[in-house]
This record gives sequence, C-alpha cells and structure tokens, in this order.
Amino acid sequence: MLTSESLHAALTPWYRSHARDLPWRQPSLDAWGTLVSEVMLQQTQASRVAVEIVRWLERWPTPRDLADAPTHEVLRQWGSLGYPRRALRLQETAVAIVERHGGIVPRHVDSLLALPGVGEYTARAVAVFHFGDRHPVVDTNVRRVIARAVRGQGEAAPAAKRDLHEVEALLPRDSHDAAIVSIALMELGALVCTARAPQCDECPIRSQCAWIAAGSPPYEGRRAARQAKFAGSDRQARGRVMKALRASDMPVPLSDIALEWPDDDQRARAVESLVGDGLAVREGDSLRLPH
DNA sequence: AACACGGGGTG
DNA sequence: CACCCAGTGTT
Repeated sequence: MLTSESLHAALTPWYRSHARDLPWRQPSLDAWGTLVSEVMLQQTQASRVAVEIVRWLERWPTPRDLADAPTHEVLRQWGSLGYPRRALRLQETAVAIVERHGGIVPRHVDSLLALPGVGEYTARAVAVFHFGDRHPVVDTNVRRVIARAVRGQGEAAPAAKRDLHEVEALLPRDSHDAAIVSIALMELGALVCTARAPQCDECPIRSQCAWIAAGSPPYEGRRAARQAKFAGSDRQARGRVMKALRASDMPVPLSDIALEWPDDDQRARAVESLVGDGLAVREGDSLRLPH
C-alpha cells in the first residue's frame, strides 16, 4: 500500500543518491532560467536540452534580453530542438513578463498559466521547482509511475484533468517535501520506471507498487494516442523548410525551397502553415525568417 | 477527446 | 524501424 508518507520516505533518499546533475537543477538558477528550461523540455529529451539551455541563457539571461532580441536570431538559436513555435511563444512570454510583470517572472500558477506556451505542466514546474510552492506537477513520467504504482496498470491512460488530483493526494503536506516527491517521481520515471524496459529491480518503491503486486500484467486499458509517423510527414516538410531558412542570412527563393522538399502539395502546405504560424515571412518569390 | 506540431535517442 | 520524449493550443 502506497501512502504520501511512505512515498516520501522511499523517494527522498533514492533521489538524493541517484539524481542526475542537470543544468536546471543548479540552485543558483533563477526563475527565468527555470522557465526557459521547462519550455525547452516540452517534448524534447533532457540530454539535448542540457546542452542548449546553457548557451541560450548565456546569450539571453533575462526576460528583457529575450524580449529585445531579433526573432530570426531566436529561431536560429532554437536550432533543431523541434517545435519552433515554442521559441516564438517563449519570446512572447518574455515580452509579456516585461509588460505585465515588470520583467519579473510571476510566482503564482494562474499568472504563469496566462503566459503563451505555458500550460498545466510548465506553470506548476516553475511554481514548485523554483519557488517551492506546493502543487502537483504531472508530466509523462509522473503519469506512468502513478499508473503503475497506484493503479497497477502497465502504462498511463491518456492525460486527463483527474491526474492532477490523483497526484495531489499523494503529496506530503509540507511544500518542500512535496517538491522533492514531484521531482523524484519524474526522475524515477526517467531513469527506472521507464516506458520501454522498466528496471523494477532497482526501484525504491518496488515493495509499494501495485503493478508489481499484480504480477506486472500487460496494459489492457485505453492507450494514449500514438504519434503519427514522422518520415514523409507534413511535420518533416515544415522542419526541412525551417532548416533552410535558419541556414541563410538572406531570403531563400521558393525555387531553392523546392529543392529541399520536392513534393509540390506538401511543400505548399508547409510554407502556408509556417507563414500562418509566424515562423516564416513571404517576401516576393522568397521566404525568410521573421525580423 | 483527438490532432497537429520536430527531430533525435534507443532497444 | 517503431516507439518515445520534463507538452501546448486548437478544433
């Protein structure tokens, strides 16, 4: 049986001895650095973010710095981290923080949630990991650990609002202890209770795990949607166009873009959607990054 | 609730 | 090669 007390008791020493040394875990990191890290970590692996976050914060250490940067440089620096709309939203967030909060990252979840590109996960991650407030922080790792340890299921069901309440019920009363439980649940999901081949032998909550108790049965319930194939997709086409735009200091002729992605219909959709997203600007017969 | 949205790591 | 990744916004 797993309680908030037993969970905290098992996770705290495990986290202390197993936590990875990642840039966003430096106690000296400020709220802005934490926020930028969390945005980069949205759907991008920690190992890749660990490299880029350092360079990013050296270049734009404060919201004001990023707010004042040329957008084409922001998109170039974002590079191949993926989902470049995040870079646009991050700069918009920097502007919003300057305009609405005097350049200071807000502390409360509601204010954080109001920032572009900041959702349920990111808002709480900043409020908890930087400011030390008490909130459930639910990412894909936490959903999987809870699915197994509490519900005895091999994988997480599709994300839902109820996940927040389920995790909230497992948090210790003390906000500092609650923050440790949250970060440790995420680390456990990343290192031990993994999606593919969980290392149950190494797990600090093995004795409390409902999935182990049930004999580790295969998952029967409704699965979260699988991502569509990337190769040959519209997403890949967009990515290829963006890569060409990042590589050039000048507007890129559409005829050159055609060499990057020969399929006419798909290329047209990619260019159209990138322009619509504000990631690219048409200039005559060329395409360029926004200024 | 279901999709679109990058690109790379991993078994 | 299939699956997965510290999610968010839109429909």
